[in-house]
Amino acid sequence: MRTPTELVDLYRARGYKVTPQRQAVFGVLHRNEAHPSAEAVHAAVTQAMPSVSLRTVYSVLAELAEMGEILQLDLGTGSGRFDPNTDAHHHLVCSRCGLVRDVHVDHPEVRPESIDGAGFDITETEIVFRGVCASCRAAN
Amino acid sequence: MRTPTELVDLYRARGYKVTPQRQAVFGVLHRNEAHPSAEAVHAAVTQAMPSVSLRTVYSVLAELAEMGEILQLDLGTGSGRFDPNTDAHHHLVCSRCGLVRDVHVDHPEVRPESIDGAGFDITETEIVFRGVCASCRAAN
DNA sequence: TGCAGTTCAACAATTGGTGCAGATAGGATG
DNA sequence: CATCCTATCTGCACCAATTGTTGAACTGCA
Repeated sequence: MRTPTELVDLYRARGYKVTPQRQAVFGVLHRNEAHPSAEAVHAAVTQAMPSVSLRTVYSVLAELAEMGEILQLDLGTGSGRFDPNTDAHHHLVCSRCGLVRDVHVDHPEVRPESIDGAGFDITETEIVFRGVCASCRAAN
Repeated sequence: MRTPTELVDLYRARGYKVTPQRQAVFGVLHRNEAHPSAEAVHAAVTQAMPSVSLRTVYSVLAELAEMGEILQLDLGTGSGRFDPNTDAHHHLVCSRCGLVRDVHVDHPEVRPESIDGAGFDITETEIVFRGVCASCRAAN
């Protein structure tokens, strides 16, 4: 994801209005490695601007995802997660608390064995490592 | 997943009753490679036994998953998918129609690059290939 | 045969997310 | 700087998938 400043320019260039709500979401996502859910983004946004509705947060996240500035992930944690890191990478997911961490993989060029993929046109490859994070293990 | 016959024995051994509803679900899942949702299983079950409730199908699927006979997958298709193939394998998902196919991978031993996994205790590795299936591509 | 485990039906509740209508406020224009 | 149009925001109703409940009707199986 670009910096909030760049996003402001991008929005103006697209004819989108630069509202304080949008900027607040930009700020929360900037350099955010927590892979927050919409609820989590909303919680963070309302710290500084209590009036922002969850509905608006969903809207801004959807527009950023559509613009390719963030990724929307479904990691089986029950809710969508948003990732401002759009570079090729994979994820480590704690099956207990839902913590998500970016990881890189040794052989990124994983491919289905038999390309008898029956005409499947593969556009993305997602690898999810599941396990229990250090703090959950310690907490047990 | 074991065969319906073996499941019958297993159920009895566990003290669970072997009801026609349970057997109907066994039958639908046996050698089923469609990765059906609960709704889909229910639709198939009610073909032969119209009175079976969706609630009961959810219950039987949950007990089979708990017993390790089937896997419950969350592939981002909006609903849980059930897979009677419990061997190590991965999935190909059509992002248009939700079709799921099992696939095997060349280098199954994918590992996070830096084991700085920060104490993460990895128990599973899932790879999901997303794309568009042949029929969806043809249908466009 | 009888009891305990199952199922059904008809809900209500939950969770994550979306649709909608009216109120609000960017920001281009004069 | 004031005005106005329309994009945006908000709050609320609603949806879809799934689970919980309750009570009555069944029905495996010991």
